[in-house]
Amino acid sequence: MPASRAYAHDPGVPALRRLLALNPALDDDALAALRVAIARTRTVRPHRELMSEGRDIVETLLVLDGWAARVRQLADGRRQIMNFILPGDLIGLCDYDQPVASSTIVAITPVTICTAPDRSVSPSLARAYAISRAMDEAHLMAQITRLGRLNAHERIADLLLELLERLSLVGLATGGSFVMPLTQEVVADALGLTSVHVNRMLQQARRAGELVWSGRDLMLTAPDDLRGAIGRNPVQVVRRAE
Amino acid sequence: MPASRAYAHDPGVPALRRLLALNPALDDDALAALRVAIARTRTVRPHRELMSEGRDIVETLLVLDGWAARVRQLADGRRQIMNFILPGDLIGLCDYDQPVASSTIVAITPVTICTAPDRSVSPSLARAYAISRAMDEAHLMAQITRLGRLNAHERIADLLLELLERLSLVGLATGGSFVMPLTQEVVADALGLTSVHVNRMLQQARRAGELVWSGRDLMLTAPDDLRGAIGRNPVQVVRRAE
DNA sequence: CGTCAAATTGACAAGGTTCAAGGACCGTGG
DNA sequence: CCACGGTCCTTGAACCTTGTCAATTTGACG
Repeated sequence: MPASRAYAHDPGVPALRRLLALNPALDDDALAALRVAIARTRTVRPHRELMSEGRDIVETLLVLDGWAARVRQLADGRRQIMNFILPGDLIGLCDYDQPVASSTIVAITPVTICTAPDRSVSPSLARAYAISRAMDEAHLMAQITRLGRLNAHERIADLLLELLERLSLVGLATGGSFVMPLTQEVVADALGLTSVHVNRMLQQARRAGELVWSGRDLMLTAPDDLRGAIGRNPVQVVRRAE
Repeated sequence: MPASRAYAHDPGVPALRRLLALNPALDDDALAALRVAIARTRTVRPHRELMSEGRDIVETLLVLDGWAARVRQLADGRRQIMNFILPGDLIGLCDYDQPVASSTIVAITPVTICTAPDRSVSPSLARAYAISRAMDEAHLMAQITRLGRLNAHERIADLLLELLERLSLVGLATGGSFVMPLTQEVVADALGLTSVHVNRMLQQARRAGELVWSGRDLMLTAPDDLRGAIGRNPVQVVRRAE
């Protein structure tokens, strides 16, 4: 079983976990619609586009498995990754007719998707979608802060912590470890750095004992310490019950 | 009349222009609700917060006049501006209960606001709001690309072009000129640079004849040329009629 | 005319990039 | 089982963009 498709035998588990985490009050209508949706999957191969800048958005997609990236390519070949898209994430969510995609989304690993149930299926589902969207927005802002005000070491640590937090939410991380399908070059494209510099900083982090990354397995040795060291606080968009 | 409050005598004109631009089909219900809303304004003084990170969002605001910024402050004092908020922009738009603000918004100039009419007033208004939200998101992504892959000169040019485009939409720019209430330090905080470097790059741009910026009046000499030179294409989220 | 914030300047340091080359890893085919 | 090819990772040295520090000038305004 390829490491990047940990749930190929039971697709949709991470996606369901995420939507339930966003709205624990998902009702039966929502769950039933999700089950039906998840029964019809497609798989997109690496480097293929899930959505293309300037093209109409025809449906909302729910990612069941695999990683993708929201990318913008400049005329001279420079490339910027806005954010990563993980299992449970929604693609192309919006509330008006004839939307046009303002960015391109490419698969990094093989990505399994399905058509997301319409929000009208249930108010509880609509709420989960709305919260998902707010979190996406918060992650975009986190990315802006990373690029604007953190140095290379902090950028890397902050991104890895975000990935850990998001994967933990869907049950794809255990402790500080998760499957990391990104190359250093992809990380560089996300962090506004060169792959050479990402490499140097990663080795420094390894020597400092902050992380172990061999093959596709990445472990943050002490996520909480690291979080404290770089002053990160996780994204939050709903009032948590006391 | 202070330059930053060009429409103090007729508040709401830029805001109405923007919403009408986003959805030309705004119906009478929407327009009537907007007129009522715009009749009850408040003004927030510079440096005051319009919304605070971690606090509940109690209502959606519509900006009638003045500039604000969405800001994130780091523990050690570093500051990153996510985006600028201009007349016609909506603050705190979201589709679920008990939202928590994921960023702080501070007034840069005196900012005149009103409570935005509820989306339920009219489907056409809801559509305008949805498009507004999609544009905000696209602007966040533009900011990510700026910070991640553009150099200092390109960042400045790209930001100024975005401001010009947005102000043109609401009728607050004539040709390539608009009132620019930002200090170089604020520009630096938005672009992930230092004010010293922004200053140097601005002078270089002036010497190159790209812009004239004296006092609060800024003019881009040849916006189209500049747009071509840095390879910028404006934000677009709806299919434009052919 | 004095005051304060903002803009400007210079010298120097640092963080990150570029270029170029070598080495490790992995799946494929003979 | 090994050789091959490609992708990714690693390393060094020179270079360049941007940051830092500190001082000076400008401009708005009471």
